[in-house]
Amino acid sequence: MTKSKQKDQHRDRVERVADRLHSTAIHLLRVRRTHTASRAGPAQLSALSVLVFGGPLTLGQLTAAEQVNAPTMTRIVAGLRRSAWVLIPDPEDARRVRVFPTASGVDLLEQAQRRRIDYLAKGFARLTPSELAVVDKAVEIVTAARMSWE
Amino acid sequence: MTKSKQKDQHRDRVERVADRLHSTAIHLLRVRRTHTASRAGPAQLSALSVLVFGGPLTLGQLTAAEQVNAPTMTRIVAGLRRSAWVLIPDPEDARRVRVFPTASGVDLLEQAQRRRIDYLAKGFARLTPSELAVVDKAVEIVTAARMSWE
DNA sequence: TTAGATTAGTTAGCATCGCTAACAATATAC
DNA sequence: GTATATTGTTAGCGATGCTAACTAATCTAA
Repeated sequence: MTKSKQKDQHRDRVERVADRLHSTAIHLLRVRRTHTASRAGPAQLSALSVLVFGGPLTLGQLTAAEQVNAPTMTRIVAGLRRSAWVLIPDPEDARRVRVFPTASGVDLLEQAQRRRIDYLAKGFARLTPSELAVVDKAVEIVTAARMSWE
Repeated sequence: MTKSKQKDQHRDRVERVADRLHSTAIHLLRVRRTHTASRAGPAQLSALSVLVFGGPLTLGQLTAAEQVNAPTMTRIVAGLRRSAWVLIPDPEDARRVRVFPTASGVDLLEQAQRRRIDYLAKGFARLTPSELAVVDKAVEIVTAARMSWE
């Protein structure tokens, strides 16, 4: 077999895996009830998670982290603020808006994560340790790949 | 080590993997530009995909497949119809609405998939064959797990 | 020091997508 | 032929995404 044919084969496999992975990811996230219960939208929960684990951030940093346009993040944070899940103290540089998670924001996030994890873990409980290890390894590989190309 | 401690350990690992998997899935799907270019929303593309690969379906079947409430699917299909990506012929049972993908609907779907796959595949091209195999295997495991508990 | 450029967010307005509650139309069963 | 069950639709709310246009604050430089 020539080298170029091997290359073609590899590309085909990459595409097949990419397609299946995408489909799986979509269906995994069809867990719409994890956030419905809390009255926080998914974008709010995701932004809150970034805040809780990444310290206080400006709107611009949140926008970058969530890969969203600025007006969208303005509104997401406005919602979080209305519900007192974040607060915005007086700034030094009056252009920058620094967003801090509150204690109740941290609580909310923990509850939402618990529901999510419980849902997934219920299905994974039957996996053997070696199957679990494969999934874990795959997550690592995909995460590393994402990092290197984004 | 006692058996119950082993069980605890396994549960902890399951939860850790579940959490990381969820986070990875979220970030994988931050490919918002795959549908932006086509003027079809993600829910429309997903429903169209079900239609293309699952033959003509009724609104109720689509609703079940997409795990969405009936009014939501009514609106999604109305949008697809406006754009002529599906059509709805006269029914025998006038309660049922049978939805058929059109040729341009199939085209649209193929283009959207191409963009999605290209995006992911670009990042995965650097993976070694054995890494790719791990990811593929993991997708299989997760899919099987989903099937068995949903 | 003040005029202009840069930076950081906001406002306005549109479309999609999720939900619930209430309603209509059709088919079936008695 | 009326009662019931099945299947979708309408109305209306809130969250999330976008672009275009704008304001406010800071920085730069003549």
